[in-house]
Amino acid sequence: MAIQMFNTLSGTVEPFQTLEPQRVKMYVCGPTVYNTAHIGHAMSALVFDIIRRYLQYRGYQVQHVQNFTDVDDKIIQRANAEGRDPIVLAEGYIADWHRHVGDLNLLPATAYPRATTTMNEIVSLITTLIERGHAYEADGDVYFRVRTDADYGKLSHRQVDAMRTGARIAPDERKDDPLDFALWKAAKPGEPAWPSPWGAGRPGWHIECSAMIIKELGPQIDIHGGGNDLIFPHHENEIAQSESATDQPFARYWVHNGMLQMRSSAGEIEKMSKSLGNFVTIDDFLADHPADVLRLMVLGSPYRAPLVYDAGTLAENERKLERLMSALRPATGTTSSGAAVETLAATIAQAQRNFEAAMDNDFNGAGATAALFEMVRALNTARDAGVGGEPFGAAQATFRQITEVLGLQLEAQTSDGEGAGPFIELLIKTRADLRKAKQFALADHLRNELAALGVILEDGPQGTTWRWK
RNA sequence: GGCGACGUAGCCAAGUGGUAAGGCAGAGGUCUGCAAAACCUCCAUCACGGGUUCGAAUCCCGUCGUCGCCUCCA
Repeated sequence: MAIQMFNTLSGTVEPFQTLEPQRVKMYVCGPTVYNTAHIGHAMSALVFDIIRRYLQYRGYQVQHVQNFTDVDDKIIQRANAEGRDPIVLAEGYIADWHRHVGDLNLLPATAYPRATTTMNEIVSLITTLIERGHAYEADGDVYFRVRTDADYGKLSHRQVDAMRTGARIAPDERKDDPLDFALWKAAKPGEPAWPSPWGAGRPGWHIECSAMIIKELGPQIDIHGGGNDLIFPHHENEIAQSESATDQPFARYWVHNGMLQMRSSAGEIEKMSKSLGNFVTIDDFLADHPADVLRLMVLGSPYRAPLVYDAGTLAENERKLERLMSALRPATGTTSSGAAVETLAATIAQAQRNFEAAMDNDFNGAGATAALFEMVRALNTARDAGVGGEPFGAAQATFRQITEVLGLQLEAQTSDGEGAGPFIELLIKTRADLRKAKQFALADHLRNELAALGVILEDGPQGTTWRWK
């Protein structure tokens, strides 16, 4: 059974078939690096990281390209405001992004092209479009003539003529038609510029992606991804440019994630965005929560639907993470045969099938995590029944494998308490003596004090264990 | 106004014609000196109104509501 994947282009779920057997060419739109990335950007990156990991789990070799838009109006604006060089400014945010990739446990893309390193290809693509009559030069600008593209609007499902009436596009004298969009912008004084047949300037936003894709992956790719706010005009324009230049279908599957939304104190729900100012940066989030919490949030909601970020979802996913971690606690018994062992193995195997069925169904993360929780219960039940040894280890290994496919790390937090272990053990021993002497008030005090320091004590039949909160 | 997505328990959600997965929260229980964790049990008829069908959360029509895009945006 093939993976079922929703395709924005067709508006339906389709069986996934690659251009080449077992190989996937995937391009995901990255951020415009003029500002610190927020968790909405992280959500998008996480969605495609999960998709990539699952494709790899299913045996595909994935070529994953992600761009950086490192020259555009906003970057120039901000650089001017701060009196800095725009290229240097962008460079800083790109470095930040690479750091986030590590912090969020994202698989690094196989290539990270930038607009500024794709100039030759951009210029030659624009040249081709002019030669083929799809673009025209005007005062050093170059525009794409939308009406030369017969099926323009097919991705966003819009009619060219319907768009015109509703358009609030500021009229630009140099455009032949208000729908036309810029491929190349003539440089204004003080702006970074590159040479071109139409004079010094810089590329429009959409053309860079087309050029990078053709350069890095070829004229046809399997998956083109990004946030659903990019469907129009960005991706629509990419299709128009690319297909007008190559006469080949551009991307087979257009995959778009829903937006992360914020619930305001007034209860209003709005898209998280830089322009609205209602965002939480990735760094701020990670200062207070493990990356797994964000990943679980993303997994818990359909990737195409909006995800509301508020204190409730945060707390809920903190708890989910704790529960997942409970499955990784070591065995306490040594039973390696019998009914409990067989039940464990059977439940784990069934849960793995459930996991695959869920992910095959357009990457249903909620279903996939449900399968994970089936495994959690099976492992904890088996542990309580005294199951240990190889069977328990094998079950945990399967659980671990599946969590890794989802990109979850499930690492116990050691925070800044490295080396504290022996001291904590000593306190536990002291507390055990107090308990033996029925000095419960003192024993509880010790436990509370440790809890305040982030150390959780749990008394079990086998003695007391501890972990970082 | 146009295009698109969506509306399942207090909350997040699975489900694509045969009488509702999972998680959080809540209630009760086992264990414990107590607590925590874990485990067990309980907790919905699917926005509303029509229709198709032996049978619908699932298909069709309508209504209401939410969000996104139509302008830079993951």
